Amino acid sequence: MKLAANLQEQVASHLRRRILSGQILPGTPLREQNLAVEFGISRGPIRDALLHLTKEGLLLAKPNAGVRVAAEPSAFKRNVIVHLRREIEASAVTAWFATRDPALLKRLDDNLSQYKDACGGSDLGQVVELDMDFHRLVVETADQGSLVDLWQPIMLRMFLRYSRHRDLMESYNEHAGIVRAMHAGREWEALEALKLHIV
Amino acid sequence: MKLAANLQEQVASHLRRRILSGQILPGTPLREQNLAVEFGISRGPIRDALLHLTKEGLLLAKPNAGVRVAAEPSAFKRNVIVHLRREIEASAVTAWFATRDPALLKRLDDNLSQYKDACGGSDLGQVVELDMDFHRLVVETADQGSLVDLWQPIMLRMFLRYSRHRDLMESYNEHAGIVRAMHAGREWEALEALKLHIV
DNA sequence: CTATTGTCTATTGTCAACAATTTTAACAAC
DNA sequence: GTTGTTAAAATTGTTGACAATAGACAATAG
Repeated sequence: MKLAANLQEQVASHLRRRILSGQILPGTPLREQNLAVEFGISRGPIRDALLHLTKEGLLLAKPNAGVRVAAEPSAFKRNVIVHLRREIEASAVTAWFATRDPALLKRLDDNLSQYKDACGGSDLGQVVELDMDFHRLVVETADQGSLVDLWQPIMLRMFLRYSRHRDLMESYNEHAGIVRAMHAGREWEALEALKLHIV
Repeated sequence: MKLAANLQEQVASHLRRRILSGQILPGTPLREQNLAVEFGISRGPIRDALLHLTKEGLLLAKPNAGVRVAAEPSAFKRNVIVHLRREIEASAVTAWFATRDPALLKRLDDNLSQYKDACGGSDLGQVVELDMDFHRLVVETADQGSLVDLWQPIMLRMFLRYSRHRDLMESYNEHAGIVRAMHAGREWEALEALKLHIV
């Protein structure tokens, strides 16, 4: 895990992980004062972090009434999200095949081995993080990473229901399949595997 | 224009409009203290507003070094954005055709007449706002408006280069064409007009 | 002359107190 | 019982002061 310089980022990262791993369930209200004493800091950075997470779609804010963890997206919304993620990540993969920079392959291989271990372990937060890292690595490669800020809130909304409906080893195998196709230079196969992986 | 209850929203709306209408150019730094005296309030709400706009993609933040107006998206990124907007708005239009709720048509007609006037006038901020409102109305209709928060940052990034390359009356005619197809109940035509309008 | 180090200033980051608002609960009226 | 009213409590919104940091520039060593 990376150390953020400012408290705001530290708080945001911490809460993000707890939400995505299902430790804080949708609908749960988050109170600024509670979090302030929990983290041992003042309400200022807490507010910033909550605003951050709200804009990322993980929290829902009501003026003068605080925030709560956002509900999972509806089936309709989730369907749109799936298409958006496919569009973004497919664009990134296509862009990579134009250069085939091996640096990405190395990073993906590293991620894969860590991911495999994590899927066997019990730390769901770790699994979620590595899963997101995998996709982020791909997206970061294209166009100097300009797609990341577009991609992140979409990804996060989808991961709100990560815990459920998920066979971890199956997910690992799909990641591995994508990387294998990239190693072999088979663009169509990589894109198809990616598309099938994002559901 | 709508009155927001809290200062944070007022500041965000005001800055958003000025950025989108080209009154503040990409790369311009925004200083918290300057804005605080300009708006006659303290730095707190200013910070919140800047964080808001940063997450919306209009500003770029560097830790301990403040924010500046984001650059226009690269050609690559813009191309992705176009596809994302098409995906979202087309989903909304398709959903509308399942119900054909006339309330939306009324609101679009209202918007159209205002938009026509604005395109003739000289207030570019007004034009931008009505253009965004048109598309927001469409998106809001689907799935209880759940797509709006997904759609907004994508839309805003695209509108960063609104001022340029834009024939206003042409844009109005395209809006009108979409609405006309919806009135007539011709789904395919509406979707096609929408797709051609988003470039 | 170049690179490094130190200092200064502008700016963001953090804090604790106060004001405004919303929620709650208790209670009265129907 | 249900509904409406009101006061209290909990919570967010706002503020001004202070601390930490980055960027610019000058001083110094090699």
